[in-house]
Amino acid sequence: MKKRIVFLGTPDFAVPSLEALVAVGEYEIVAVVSQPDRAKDRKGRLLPTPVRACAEKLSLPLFQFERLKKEGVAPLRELNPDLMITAAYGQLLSQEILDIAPVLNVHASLLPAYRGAAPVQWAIIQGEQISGVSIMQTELGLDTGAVMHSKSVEIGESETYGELLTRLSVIGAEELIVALRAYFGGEATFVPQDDEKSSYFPLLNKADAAIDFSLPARQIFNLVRGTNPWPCAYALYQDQPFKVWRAELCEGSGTPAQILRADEKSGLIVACGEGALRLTEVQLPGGKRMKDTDLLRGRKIVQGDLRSAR
RNA sequence: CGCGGGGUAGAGCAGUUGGUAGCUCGUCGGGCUCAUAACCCGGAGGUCAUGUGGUUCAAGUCCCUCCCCCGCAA
Repeated sequence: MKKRIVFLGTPDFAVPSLEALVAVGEYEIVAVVSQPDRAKDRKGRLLPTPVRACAEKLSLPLFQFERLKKEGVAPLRELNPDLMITAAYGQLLSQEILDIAPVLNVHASLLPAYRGAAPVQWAIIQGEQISGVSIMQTELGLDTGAVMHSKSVEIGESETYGELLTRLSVIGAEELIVALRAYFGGEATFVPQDDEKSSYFPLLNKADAAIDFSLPARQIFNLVRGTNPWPCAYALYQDQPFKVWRAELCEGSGTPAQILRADEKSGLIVACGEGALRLTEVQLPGGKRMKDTDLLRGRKIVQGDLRSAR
């Protein structure tokens, strides 16, 4: 008899886990729960959540509760699952939900570090060199449950949030399967988190991505990586948002935001509080992302054009 | 019908109050040089996104149509 599993997830990060659960063929996915569609395209039309799209592709029963705590209790209980799995679902569970069946969570950090909704972004912004995924117990507290399995992953020198997240989503799926076999095999051991060593980071917002050139180049470099592809670090160019998709550390010094070089050979190099940064891939409002050297072919950038966004 | 910017040579941009297009880079040829992402000379390359559209003596430049891209907001 296959174990009955309810899967709760919403964004791209959760998709590989759902696909893996189906692919191994050892479990019966009795329901997929996703947040209601909220993302809109430029014309305001709703777009399906990635998990919803995946569930439909795999012909799995789908629920999109506005409030899981209220509407979800009865339907899920009725399914009589053996286990529920959350992966970046986006809503907190209530005790009523937790009582339906044991719940495991896939989290993109090495808990207890980086609890919260944006662990990957913040790990990069903070300059971490190691990240990972944790398979743990979902409980009322946010990412506080006992950990049963984890895997550490090295963060690449210039790896971006998007790139790392994609990697971790796949690794998370692999580790989830490993963890489930142990769990159903009765070999799982849950280790409580050491709250003393825990750290929590909130959801990233637009303001967090504002570049402050008075900070060390290294920090700005990490900010650029950690906010790519969203919300994308930005400075101001002639008082308009100036997105910086990619940058690299380089030699040089000067007063913050001073333009050290701006030619087609060297690229666009800006002085930071400490060291300098070359803004290798940028974007102006209304324009596409382009290399700094391409930008400089059509536009001149003089002292004062570029400023911190905060 | 959420607000707004843009679609002009391979790339990035200009094109003033409308008069059939320029700049930088790249590219091709030649020259100079021990040499060069250097420099000099010359050339190619655009039906100015779409419309057998409207206004006009005349439209890249004004109006309308339509497709696409992007910023903001969500």
